[in-house]
Amino acid sequence: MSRYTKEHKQETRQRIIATAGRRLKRNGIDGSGVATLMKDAGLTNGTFYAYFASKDQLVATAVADQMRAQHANIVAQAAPGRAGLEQIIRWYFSPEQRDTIEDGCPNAALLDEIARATDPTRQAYTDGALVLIDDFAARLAPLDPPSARVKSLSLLGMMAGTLQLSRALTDRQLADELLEQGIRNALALLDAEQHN
Amino acid sequence: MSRYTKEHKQETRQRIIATAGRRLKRNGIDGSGVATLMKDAGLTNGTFYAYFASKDQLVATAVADQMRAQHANIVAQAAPGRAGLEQIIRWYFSPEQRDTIEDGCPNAALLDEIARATDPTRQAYTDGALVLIDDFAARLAPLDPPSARVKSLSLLGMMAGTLQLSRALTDRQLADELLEQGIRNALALLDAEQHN
DNA sequence: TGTACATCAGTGAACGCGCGTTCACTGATGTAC
DNA sequence: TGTACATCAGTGAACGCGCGTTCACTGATGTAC
Repeated sequence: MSRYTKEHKQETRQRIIATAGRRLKRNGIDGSGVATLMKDAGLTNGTFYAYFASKDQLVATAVADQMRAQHANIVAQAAPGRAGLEQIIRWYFSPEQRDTIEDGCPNAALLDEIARATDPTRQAYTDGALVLIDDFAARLAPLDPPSARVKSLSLLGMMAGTLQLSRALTDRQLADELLEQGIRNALALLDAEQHN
Repeated sequence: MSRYTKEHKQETRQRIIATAGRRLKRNGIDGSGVATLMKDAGLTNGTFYAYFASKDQLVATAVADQMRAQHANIVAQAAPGRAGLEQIIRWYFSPEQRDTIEDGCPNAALLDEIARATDPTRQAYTDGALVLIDDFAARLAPLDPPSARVKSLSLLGMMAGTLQLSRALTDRQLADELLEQGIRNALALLDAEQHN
C-alpha cells in the first residue's frame, strides 16, 4: 500500500475536512470536539495536530470546503441562467434540505456562529460566499454581473434565514408553509427591479 | 433590607435572565458557561440551582424573555399600522443594531443554535416568534391578520438571515450595502401581493 | 426591648467529565547496502 | 535477495482547564417569646 505518500496524507486530510464539515453543521462549532471530529474520520484525537495547527484552523478550512462544495455540487450544477436560480431556490426550500442538516447548506447551519468566529473563519466564509453570489449575479444579469451582486447577496441571506427559521419552529405545518412562502419571496426578488 | 422576600428573589431571578440573554447573544449558547452567566449577574456559580433546574432551563427562559423584550421594546413601541413596520425594518437594518449584538435581535444572534437546541428552548422560541409575527400580521392586514401570518413569518426569517450575513462578512462596505438592500427587499415584501 | 433560634440567599470548594493540546511510543512501510 | 535502519501515520495516555452540577457551610435577616 502507498501509506507514506503525499497522496495518502492528502486524502486523509480531505476526509477529515469533509466529515468535520458535516459534524460542524449538525452540532455547531462550539458543540463539536476535536476527538469527535477525528473519530468521524476513523482516527484518534492524537493525530489531529499532524494535519492542523489548531481546531480553529480546521474550522476555517472546513467552512471554506463546505462553501466550495455548495458551489460545486449545487450552484454550478444547476441549469444555465435564470432557470438555474429557480432550480436552486426550489431545492433550497425543500423539506429534504431542511431536514438533513449535515448534507445541507452551511450558511443556514452555521451563519450566526460564523459571525462570532475568529477572523480566519469569517474570511474563509466571506471568500466562499462571494463565489456563490458571483455565480448568482452572472445568472441574474449576464450582461453586467457586478450590478446584481448585492441583490444576490441579499438572496443568500434571505434563503439562509428562512431555512433556519423553518428548522427552529416546533410547529411543523407552519414551518412547511414558511418554506413555500420562501420560494415565492425568492422568485419575487429575482424579478424585482432595482430601485436604488 | 427586604432580602428574604419573594420580591427580592424574583428580582434577582429576573436579573439573571436578562444578563444571561445578553451573554447568550454575544457568546452563543454553547459558548456561555454557567459560572460566567452568574458572574454577569453579580453572583457565584453555586447559587444558580436555587433559581433554575439546569442550564437548559435558563436558556429556554432567557430565549423566551429576549423574544418578549424584542416585542415589548421594539415592535409594540413602533407607530401603528404599516408605518410602524417600516420603522422596525429601518431600525433592524441599521449598522448600530448589527454592531451591538448583545442589545440586538435574538433571532439573528441565536437562530441556528436554537434550531439545534432542546425542545423546551425551541418551544419557547416558537411561542415568542408567534407573538412577533402576529403583531406584524395585524399591521399588514388589519382586516384579516391570519392571512398575513406566513408572510410575516417569512419577513422575520429574511430579516434575521440578512443581519447574520452582514455580521459574518469581513468586507465592511459590502456588509453595509447588504443592509441597505435588506431594507429595499423588506419594504418590497410588505407591498407584494399574495399569489398563492 | 433583648435574646435565642430559624430561615434562606448566597459562597466557594469539590465532583466527574470532556475540552484543546502535547508527547512518548508503535509498527507498517520505504530505503540503503 | 536479505537484513538493518530510517521514516512517519497513527495511537493512546496525559496535561491543565472549564464545563454543568452538588453540597456543606456562612451570615444577614426575620421570628418567637
